[in-house]
Amino acid sequence: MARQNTVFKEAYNRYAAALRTDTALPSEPEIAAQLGVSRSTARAILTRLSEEGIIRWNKRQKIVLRQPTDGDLFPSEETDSLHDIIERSFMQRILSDDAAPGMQINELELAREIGTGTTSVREFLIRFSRFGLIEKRPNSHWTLKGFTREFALELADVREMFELHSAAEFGRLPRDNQAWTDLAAIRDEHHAMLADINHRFKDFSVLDERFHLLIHRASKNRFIADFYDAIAIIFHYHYQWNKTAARERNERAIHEHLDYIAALESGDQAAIEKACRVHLRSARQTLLQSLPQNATESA
Amino acid sequence: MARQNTVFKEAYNRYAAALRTDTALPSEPEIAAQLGVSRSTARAILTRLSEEGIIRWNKRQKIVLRQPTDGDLFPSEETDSLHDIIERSFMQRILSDDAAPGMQINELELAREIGTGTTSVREFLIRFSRFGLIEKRPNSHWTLKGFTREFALELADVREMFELHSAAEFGRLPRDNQAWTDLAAIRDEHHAMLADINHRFKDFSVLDERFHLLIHRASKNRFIADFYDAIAIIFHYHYQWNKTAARERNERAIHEHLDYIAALESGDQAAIEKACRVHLRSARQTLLQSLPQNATESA
DNA sequence: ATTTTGTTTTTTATCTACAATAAACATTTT
DNA sequence: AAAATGTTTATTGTAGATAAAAAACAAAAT
Repeated sequence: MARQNTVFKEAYNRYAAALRTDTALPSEPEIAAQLGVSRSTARAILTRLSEEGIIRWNKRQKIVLRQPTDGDLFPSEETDSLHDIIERSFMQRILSDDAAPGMQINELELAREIGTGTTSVREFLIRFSRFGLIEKRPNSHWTLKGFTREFALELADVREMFELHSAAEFGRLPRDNQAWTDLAAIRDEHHAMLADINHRFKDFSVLDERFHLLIHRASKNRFIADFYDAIAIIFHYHYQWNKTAARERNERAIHEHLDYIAALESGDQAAIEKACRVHLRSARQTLLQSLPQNATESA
Repeated sequence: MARQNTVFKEAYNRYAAALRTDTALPSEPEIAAQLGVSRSTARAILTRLSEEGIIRWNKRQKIVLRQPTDGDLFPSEETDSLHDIIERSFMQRILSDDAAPGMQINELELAREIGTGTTSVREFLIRFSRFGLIEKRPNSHWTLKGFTREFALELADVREMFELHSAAEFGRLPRDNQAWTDLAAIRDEHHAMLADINHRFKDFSVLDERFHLLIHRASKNRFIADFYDAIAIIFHYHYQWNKTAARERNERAIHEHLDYIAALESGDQAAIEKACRVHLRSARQTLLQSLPQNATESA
């Protein structure tokens, strides 16, 4: 097999799920744009919908004959991109307890266990290496550096430098910038979450990511943006496996965010820096406390 | 061809060039360690040296029979690693004047022109993407973002944050740390270069890189170190093609470095920050002035 | 007993091939 | 003429194969 048609299957599911009986569908280029795929893929979707009797398709005429059922959709295992599969599998592996820092990583073995070719694993590892969790010795193996205390501290240091910079930039944005509207919306979501914290504290990490991403966008700096992407991915997996005291931790973070947002809205640079530092200090603590007990650096 | 034996050839050249007639060679593991290759490769080198009549090899006995001549060595084209070949070729291409921002990058075309397979080009591009000069649209082509004014400014911002942090850390190093000895040596090299500036100003960039690398190492932060690696590579190629006013520029930089070094040695954090800022400001200016005239951002 | 050499096995680096997807070109419809 | 559809071509994503290089294992020498 040269390549899985996951783009097609995923887009097919997405499009089929949104169909309503007796409606007419737009032109091919428009469908392609809606789904974010090429027209070739859009046509493949229409072809299959037609074959399955879900639509009647004749040139410009595309009528939905019936609502697709769950059985019409592709199973979810077939719609994940290979990259995502490898990422999930790999993150699970290196954040599990038996992944000791200093461990060797074998490309072929990884590929076999995930059920994929070596090329994809190799490319994944190269991309992943920028997160600083693995390292390669040329012509030899990758080494797991691990989610250690040192890693957390280095990450936190850079994060603090970047976020202080971004927050200051945010404070300088003209008042008519879209970011202020977005910030107000995020502020309201914080209040809403706080009002129902016992049920909704698990949703905080998504909101947290959106909030910090908004701040970092203000810096208009690709290096800062890339770094935050990396952080978001690492945290996404890390906090899936470390849910200690999530409610208390998240509630406190929400309050800090609200103070931070208020400072941003005030436009007072000193207040912004202060609120930002307060939040970053406690975020650093949270990160350090979430580390596994055996997270000591290898020699 | 699955793989070129450039590791072997390069190490062979390195080892052969250092041989002296009538000396005895050490054990295989020792040779391997000296050259930084595996024992398998070291043995391949000994085998070839023996076949060429350069040494007599019998188990532990390895006697140099004659000094190898230039003709015994592999030509330099055969000793460059594929990665280096691709890097050079690619950098030359994107820093040349006809590389317009927004341009598409075609993997197959690049591979053909360089005379290599697509996999290696792909992996290079993935690795290179962390420098922020290119960007990929999934399932589609890479785009050249280009060495633009925006790029230079974003790079300079991050560089300043990191260097201020590293310089402060450097100032806090205990006085018996090896870094202080290294710094003194670099200081002396600056004086030596200054004394003969008219002939040696071209060597400055190497010294510059070593100086900043030393500073950044003090931060003991992998993200800062990685970022500086990226900067060093970019500057290495960039300043090869932009030699405007190199003598004046470098002479001024040397003086700034000396002030900066004196501040570090004083241990006075305020003085360190001041000298660091002065140098960073002028480094930023140098970078901006070195940009090609047409370096305007694409929409 | 440790180091060195001899031999075999494992793993990486790289090429080639091919399906999926995107993109380009040609024709038709409004 | 502009937009949509029909058709062809180009490019990417991934698997599989193989030589180079590293690593492991075995035997011999100090």
